[in-house]
Amino acid sequence: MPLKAPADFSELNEIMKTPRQTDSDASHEDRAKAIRDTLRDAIVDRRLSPGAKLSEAEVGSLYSVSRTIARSALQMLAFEGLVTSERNKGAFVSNPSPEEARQIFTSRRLIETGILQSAAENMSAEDFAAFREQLKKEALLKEDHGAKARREEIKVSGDFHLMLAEVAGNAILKKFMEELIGRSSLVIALYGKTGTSSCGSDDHFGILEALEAGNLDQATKMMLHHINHIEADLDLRPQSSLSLKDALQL
Amino acid sequence: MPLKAPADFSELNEIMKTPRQTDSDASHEDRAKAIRDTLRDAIVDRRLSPGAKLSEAEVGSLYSVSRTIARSALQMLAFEGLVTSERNKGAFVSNPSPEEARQIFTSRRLIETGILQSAAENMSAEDFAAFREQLKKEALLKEDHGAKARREEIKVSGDFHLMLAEVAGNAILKKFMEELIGRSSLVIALYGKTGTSSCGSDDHFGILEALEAGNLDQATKMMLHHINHIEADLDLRPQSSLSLKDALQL
DNA sequence: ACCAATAACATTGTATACAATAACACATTT
DNA sequence: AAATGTGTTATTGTATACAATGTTATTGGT
Repeated sequence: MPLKAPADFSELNEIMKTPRQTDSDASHEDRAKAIRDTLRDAIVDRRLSPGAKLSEAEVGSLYSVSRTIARSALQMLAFEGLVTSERNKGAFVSNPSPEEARQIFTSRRLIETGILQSAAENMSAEDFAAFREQLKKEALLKEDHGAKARREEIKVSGDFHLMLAEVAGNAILKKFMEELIGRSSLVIALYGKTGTSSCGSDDHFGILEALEAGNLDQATKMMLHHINHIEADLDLRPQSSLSLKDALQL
Repeated sequence: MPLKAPADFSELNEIMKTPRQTDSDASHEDRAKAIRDTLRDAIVDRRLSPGAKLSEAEVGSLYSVSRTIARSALQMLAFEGLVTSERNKGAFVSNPSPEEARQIFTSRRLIETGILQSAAENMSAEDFAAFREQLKKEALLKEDHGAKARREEIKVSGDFHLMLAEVAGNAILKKFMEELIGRSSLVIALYGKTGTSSCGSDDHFGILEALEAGNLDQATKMMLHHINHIEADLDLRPQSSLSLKDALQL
């Protein structure tokens, strides 16, 4: 069903079927941002597969806005690396190379180490409570084996890392992390080997525990191990079927 | 000719006086990007001071493009943090807070450490030669005490850090560094205390030397010291004259 | 003279029209 | 039949028109 049809019925139409978030009040603040957010969710959830074309007219008509707005939303996603736009050709969901995937995780190892350090200094009791709450959510999704739950799982497990960035209190690093998490999700969706969660909540739990015990070194070690684990779960060999897939992307 | 200014003579017009780069061939590739680049240079050079208004119509008329293009260029700069745009108000050259400045340097300490590590692994003989060339350029600018040279100096000393990012071979970290360098230049222009160069090429030379000697630890130590030195040269106390300046920004 | 309400203006937000480019199909030629 | 050229169509690039919003000036009242 989510398979993209050949001629006229684009994969993009599928996302209309998903419930749209608060459309009434928040949207008028910046409609392009709202559209960007929905599209990003769709990309990260793999409802839009890499290589899928995002035509300005189609995006616009799906959200009942002009091409101007759609174009703006696509431009934002291009800045984040989730969308690749080619002049006079259009915008496509990015199809990151294995090399790019490795760079993403290298960057994460570096930045998340720093974030962890700052976060450790700032974590309050309420923060720890919020994290425990979050881990519960992860655990629930892990038990559910539905396809929808799996997609949610990727996003929610990213939230753990984003929460750390939030607590760290550095807006710039947080912004970097948001980009990295988005791209990671795309890469995981692309190259993920196992069906099992690539971002074990066990790892998250261990990191949290180490933080709570005040053992930053241990937390850092576990974080690095965790990221390595995610990366190791990818199949980054020179893809074969992908080039084929790319050929019929349009 | 492209001047449309009737009443007030905005600061923005000044940038027309600076020679525009290759307009004939590269520009048609993406005009918005070309405009973004010139504006970024102007901001980083402090030819456009923080708080200055960048009206879409004015930018457009200065470059003889429609507001559509001007708007796109401004949006890009907003993503980089050099411009702050407020809905229904317009775009302004960012006026980063002292707290934001600290976060920028914290981020740099983290990311440049990682970049240095990767760069050390990749540095070739040609790379070292290129760096030495670059340091010569820095030294020349240091001797020249003109106002123009000082502005160039900020940009060129940033190039050293960007070259390291380039050699490191991680496109994502490089992109992050580009943003950080741009924001640093803005912050330095804003809060710089001394008239003397805030980014001593002596520091750069030391780092290069340590790299050439294969002493990564030493290079890292010097890099951190270097960044600390830049930050220490700022006056990040709660600004007083700035709020006044902000008041008459428009 | 001061304040409030309102009108005039300027600027941004959005939609749409037109131009430029690329993709495709078909026809013509060899 | 293959290849190349041409015309058609679809999509993006850009400019502009109009709507919505914010700002400022003016006018009326106290």
